[in-house]
Amino acid sequence: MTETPVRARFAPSPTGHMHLGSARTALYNYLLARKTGGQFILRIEDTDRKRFMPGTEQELIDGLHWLGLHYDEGPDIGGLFGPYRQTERYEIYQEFARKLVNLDHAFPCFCTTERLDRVRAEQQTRKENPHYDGFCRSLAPDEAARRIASGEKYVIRFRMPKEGSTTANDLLRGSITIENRNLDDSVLMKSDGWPTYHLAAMVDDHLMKISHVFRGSEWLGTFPLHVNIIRAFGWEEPIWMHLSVFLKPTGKGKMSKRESAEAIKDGHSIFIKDLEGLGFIPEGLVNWAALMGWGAGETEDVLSLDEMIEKFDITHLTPSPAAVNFTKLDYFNGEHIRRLTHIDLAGRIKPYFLNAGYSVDDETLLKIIPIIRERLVTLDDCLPFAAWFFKEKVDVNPLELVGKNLTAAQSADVARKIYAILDSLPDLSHAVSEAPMRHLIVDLGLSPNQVFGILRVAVTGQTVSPPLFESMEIVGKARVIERLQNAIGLLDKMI
RNA sequence: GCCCCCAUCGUCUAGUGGACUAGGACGCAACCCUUUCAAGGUUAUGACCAGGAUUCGAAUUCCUGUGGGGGCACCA
Repeated sequence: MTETPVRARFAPSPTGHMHLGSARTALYNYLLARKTGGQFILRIEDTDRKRFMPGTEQELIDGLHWLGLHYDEGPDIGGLFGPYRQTERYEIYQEFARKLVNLDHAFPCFCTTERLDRVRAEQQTRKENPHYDGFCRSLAPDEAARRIASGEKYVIRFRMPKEGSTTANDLLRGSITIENRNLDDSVLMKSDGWPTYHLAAMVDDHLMKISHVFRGSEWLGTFPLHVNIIRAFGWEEPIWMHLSVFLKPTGKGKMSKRESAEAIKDGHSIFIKDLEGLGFIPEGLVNWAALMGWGAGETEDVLSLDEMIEKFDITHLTPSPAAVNFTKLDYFNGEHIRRLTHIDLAGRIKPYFLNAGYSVDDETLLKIIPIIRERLVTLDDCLPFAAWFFKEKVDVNPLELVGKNLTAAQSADVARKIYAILDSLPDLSHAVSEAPMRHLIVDLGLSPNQVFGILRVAVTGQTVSPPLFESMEIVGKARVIERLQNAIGLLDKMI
């Protein structure tokens, strides 16, 4: 590792639930910081009081920790460059806004929203691009000062150069050049005194010594503005990387709330919190998200966070939009579930049994793990496969008790023979029970499917279950015998 | 309408002018294994958006078109 340590930041605004896109941006920031031995910083961009949603900052923090993306500096843990919540940095933005005005790179604007709306509407009818018309751009400084002193409401706008062009450089996309006449005198400070993103983020990135910025491609349009602001201050620019948005699974159109509602019907979502509840584990989720937009090479696709840190390379990031593929999330989740230790997996699935109302003894839980782990795609799959282990009595559908291509009478006969054999055994460990049962199959001239099918339904109450012999060993002879008796009774009633 | 970005199998991607008969992963299909369901193994199907240009040679560079995406707020 020869790179210089990177300071990277994840700077969400607490206005909604944390989603896939934010998670990936956070992840790349984290990966880069860890890879270079630098710092990963969480900054809360909460200057928009109107869109603020209580609780979402905590959700963001919880989500980051759940994903395993622990930060070095942040609002709840502090750091050398705090505070890390923009609403706690009010004076800082005031100072830098003033500075830009003094440098004549910004100016106070007294236009009302009514006037601005009217100007925009007129421009629209004239088929012009909507933009600020420069009404207050050349106001004399002393007149501006007088109006401010008299209490008039105003905003501070950036004085965008009228001539020439601006070239900004993005690591993934190369240089992007825009004619300055297409750029606007954007508002840097709102009339309520709070800064807009344009000012706040640039100031904070500078003050917090951010060296690399990952952000969504929605910022590409204002990218030249930001570069101009930084240059107006005379600061050094960070390295910019604009990540693309996620598209619908079909690849047509971007992932939206509508699609997310569709996704949740088959057990998926783009919201991190939902995904956690749906039984996805952070290891799988992170692996999946990482590979949408990053080519990890031709080696192994299933990666742990540490392996990703090792392999991460910003020169292998892709600028093109990626369609989300939930089927692949399932795959990664299953793979990572199988990589968990038995103890770890047990701890993660236990809550699902508990929440479903079962009382769980840890000894049984641990025994179940080896026989269900390769069957789990999501953690909640443990229920259909193994909930019956914790039931006193299983519900049996008599129709399912009838063996394939057999009558109820034949099935009852088979069940009785199974019963006789199992009952005679000292215990039902896999080692002692399998051989006699195999013999029975041969003696009866039936298929394993037919015989084991009857036994499976009798013991588990379901047609799909973990392997039978292992399962019987876990539930024990007493219960198997009891359930077999019950099954024989049910079959007899059908004759 | 204007500005900007993007473009390789169905999807995520490898590819940085000759090693490309375009590689890998997911999915799909077949087979093997098998007591159900999985997992695992083997094999198969499958792509350089179109048209021009540069070059001895283009998936790779440049133009144009097309398609997709983002932006044009006192939101981030």
